[in-house]
Amino acid sequence: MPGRNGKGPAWWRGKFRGCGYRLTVPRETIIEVLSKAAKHLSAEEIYLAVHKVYPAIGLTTIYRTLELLVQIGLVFKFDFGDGRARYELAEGPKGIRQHYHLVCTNCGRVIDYTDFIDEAKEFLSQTMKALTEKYNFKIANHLIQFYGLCEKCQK
Amino acid sequence: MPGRNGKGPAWWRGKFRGCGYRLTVPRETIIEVLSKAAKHLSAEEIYLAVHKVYPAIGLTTIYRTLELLVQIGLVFKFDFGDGRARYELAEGPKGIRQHYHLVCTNCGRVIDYTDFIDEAKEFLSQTMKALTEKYNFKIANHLIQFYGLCEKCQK
DNA sequence: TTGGGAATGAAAACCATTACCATTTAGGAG
DNA sequence: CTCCTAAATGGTAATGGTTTTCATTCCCAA
Repeated sequence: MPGRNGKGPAWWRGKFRGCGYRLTVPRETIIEVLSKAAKHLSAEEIYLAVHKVYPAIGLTTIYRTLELLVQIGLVFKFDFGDGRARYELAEGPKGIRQHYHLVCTNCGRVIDYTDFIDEAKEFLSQTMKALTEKYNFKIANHLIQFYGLCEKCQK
Repeated sequence: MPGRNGKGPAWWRGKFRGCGYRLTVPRETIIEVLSKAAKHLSAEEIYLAVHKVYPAIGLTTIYRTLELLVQIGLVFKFDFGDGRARYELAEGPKGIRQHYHLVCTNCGRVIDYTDFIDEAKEFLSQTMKALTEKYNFKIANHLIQFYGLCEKCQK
C-alpha cells in the first residue's frame, strides 16, 4: 500500500516529475503535513507544522508550494470567509476527497459532513453531465456548503 | 409592485426598522445598487457605483454596511479565491436567489447557472432536513460550486 | 562532477479589509 | 418644529494575509 508510510514511493511523485517540477525537501514535507492532517489547514498552520520538521522553511515557500499544488490539482483551496485560505489534499487513500460543509455564519465554525453522500451522488453525476454539455465546462471538483447557525449560536 | 422603482416603499425597509437600524442615504443607495446589479459585485465595484450617485460615500461605509446586510441576511457574501469578496442580494423579486456556480480554476471566470435546479431541489430538501436533524444546524442558505476549466481554458 | 535553471528564504511591497476618532445625522421625546 | 443623543459616517492610519523581489542555494541532467 504505497504512500501510507513516510518512506515508500509516494503516489504523488510521478505527478511532479511528469509536470517537470523538482522534488525538494520543502515540497515533500508540505505534502507530508497535508496528508497527515485530517482537516483543512491554513497557510500558517501548515507553516508551523512543517517548521517542526524542517525549521529552515520560509512562509514564502509555503504559499508558493500551495499555489503550485492547487495548480496541479493535488490540493484544494477553500475560503470560509474568515480572511485566511484553507488547504486540503484533493486526493486521499480513498480517492477524491469530498468537500461538504456546514458553515456557521455567526461563529465561523465549519463542520465537515460525510453523511448523505450517496443521495448526492446521483444528483451530482446527472447535474455535472448536463453542465459539462451545456457550458462545455470540464468539471474537476465540486463543493457544497450550507450556511446557517450551529447548535451553540442558535441560543 | 412595490420596490421595483426607486421611490416606492422598498420591501427591505421593515427589516431595518425591525432590527433597530436607521435608514440612511448611504444604506439605501448601497441596496439600490445591489438590487440593480445582475451579478455579484466586489466592495470596490459597489463603492464606484454608489459614488456616482452619492459622491460623499466612503469606502468604510461600504464595508460596514455590507457586513450589516450580511448579518441581517439581506446579502450573501462569496469568495471565489481571487482575494476580494463578492456580494449579492440574498433575496430578489422572485424570492431567494440561488447560488450555483461554475468556477474556472485557471482564469477565475464564474458562470452562474440556473438550469437543473429542479433536480437539485429534491436532493437538497432531503439533505437539508437530514443535516438539520443530525447536527442541529439551522440552515439558512446554501452554495453549490463546480470547479474546473472553462471552454477557453481547455485549449 | 559540473553548469544552469529551478527553488528557496528573508525582507519589503502589496492590497483588501478593519480600527480609530472626530464630525454629522436620523429620528424619537418634548 | 426643535432638541438631544446615540447611531452612522468618512477620512486616515493600521492590520494582516498573501505576493513580489532578489540574492543565494539546490536539484538533476549531461
